[in-house]
Amino acid sequence: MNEDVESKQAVKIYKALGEPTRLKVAMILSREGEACCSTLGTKLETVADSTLSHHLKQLAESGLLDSRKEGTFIFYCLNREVAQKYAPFLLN
Amino acid sequence: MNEDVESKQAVKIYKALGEPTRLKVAMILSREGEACCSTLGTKLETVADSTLSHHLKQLAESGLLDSRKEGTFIFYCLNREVAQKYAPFLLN
DNA sequence: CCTTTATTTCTATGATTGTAGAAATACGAA
DNA sequence: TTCGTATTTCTACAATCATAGAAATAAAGG
Repeated sequence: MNEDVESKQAVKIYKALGEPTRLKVAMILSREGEACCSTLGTKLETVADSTLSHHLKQLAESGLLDSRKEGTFIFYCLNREVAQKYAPFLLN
Repeated sequence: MNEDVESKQAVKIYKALGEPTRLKVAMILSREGEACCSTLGTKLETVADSTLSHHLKQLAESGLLDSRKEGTFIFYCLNREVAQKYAPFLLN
């Protein structure tokens, strides 16, 4: 990957992680492997579903999260390769 | 460092890096070791001195930059220990 | 002292962002 | 098909942020 593309992705990822709720989501997914929006919602009591959905979208669009659909549920998990490269702090 | 303090610092650092100008500054400092505000200014032509000063302040407050004063100049450099922990991407 | 240079602080403004309610969509089950 | 649950999109608003001009501060050299 060329340096310019790489640093654009880095900006997206760091912007995504530079917000308390989204960092918390990333840390939960790091620990628990996989979770859906509603499960995450119960762990982050103060945030509305639509807000959480919005945050998950940003995290996914940055490339930091992968997702998998199962019925009405969407399970999100950390992309460990991307995390390793840009934010290994998440993998502790 | 306890996990809560750690993640608060992580938010600060990632917020600092999640902006194109600041990421560029961090990358320049990573390559060049040390630079002062005016030197950085010439490398980032589009940004005003006061804006750059503001960005440097945020990077320094996150813990990602150290600084050293020499006359009227202030030299900034990357704190490699912090970068290693939170954003090793910068050290490539 | 005064001048110049480097940097920061103050202030204001336009743009972006986090937030959540309401409506819409998707999908499985009854 | 109708119902209930999961999630997203739409919409709006308040808060935060990037930006830069102008004034202020700091320091070295006349």
